[in-house]
Amino acid sequence: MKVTNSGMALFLSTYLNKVDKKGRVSVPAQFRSALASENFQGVVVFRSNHHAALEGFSWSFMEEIGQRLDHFDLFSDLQDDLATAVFGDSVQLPFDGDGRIVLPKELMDFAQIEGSANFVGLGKKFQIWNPKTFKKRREDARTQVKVQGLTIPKGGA
Amino acid sequence: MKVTNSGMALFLSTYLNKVDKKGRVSVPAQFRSALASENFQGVVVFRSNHHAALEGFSWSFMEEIGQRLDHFDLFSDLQDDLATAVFGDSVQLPFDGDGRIVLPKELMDFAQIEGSANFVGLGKKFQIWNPKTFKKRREDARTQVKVQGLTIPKGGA
DNA sequence: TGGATATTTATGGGATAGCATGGGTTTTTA
DNA sequence: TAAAAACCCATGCTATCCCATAAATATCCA
Repeated sequence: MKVTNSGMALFLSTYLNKVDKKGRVSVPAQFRSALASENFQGVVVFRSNHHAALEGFSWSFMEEIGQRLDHFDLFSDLQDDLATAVFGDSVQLPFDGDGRIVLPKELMDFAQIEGSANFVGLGKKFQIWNPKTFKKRREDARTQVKVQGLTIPKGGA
Repeated sequence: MKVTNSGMALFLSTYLNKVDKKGRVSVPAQFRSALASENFQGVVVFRSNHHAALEGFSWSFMEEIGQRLDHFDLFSDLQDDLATAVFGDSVQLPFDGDGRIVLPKELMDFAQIEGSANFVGLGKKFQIWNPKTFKKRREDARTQVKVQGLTIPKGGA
């Protein structure tokens, strides 16, 4: 049955794909179809500030972040730091004909990715992990949510 | 008679359906017709935090959760934990032409589902259980309600 | 009203198309 | 001109589609 999503891209689920010796990885088909309506057919990737992992965005969400940053003083240290960490460090990775991207070597080293990688949907963004590292990370997140009783705030309405 | 519902999906009753060796299960027709007005014809499923069972939602409810998460700082630990545990752990399961979904193996293992499964309507969401496990769960829930009902003090306030 | 006929569901199996993956070939660029 | 990047094709696997059957439900008409 046909799947057509309206609204902005929403990344869901966790996928495990192989990384070949050229550094190529298939972006999960579900992620790609979430990006179908984008102008730029590909993703934007940069280093996570919190984990040994990579952050992935759509181009248009990147633009949205830019607008959020505009709310800071243009020449403030904070704006500068954020912009440097996010924009200065990010790469634009187009899909090849088969829906793959090529991960730059520096980024693979940073995230300790070698033969395979986990694509983790986090709503508007996603992350790319070394599978072994992510296993721990996932357990942490689950216990955090469970133990701390974190809940999603009730909506208005 | 065919029943068409306006407004949000409401899931009621308990159904017992078979799971074939491909992992396919029919979603109860009543549940499907509650989802008739959805853009995405299918459900979103993830692991329950409290039971050995699966939680099911409509896609639009998932989008609602996404919007609530937007209220957090994009790179905060809280946002990260919640998104990892909620979005990273969920799967989008479209109906096939006959109203079935395919349960991923990991989720079946988690909920110990094998040859058949209970679909339990809980209002805005539903759950999928191993029938044997659910039998106990239902008895527990009933006695809880009964005991608590007996011990809740009269009046007050 | 009751019984016969049509629809909707649930379920199983086989056919098919899409996806992930690997290798090779051309094109770019350093 | 060598190395790397983009492009193209081949393959196996699995998810998706399509059809067949049976049971349950609804509909129709005498």
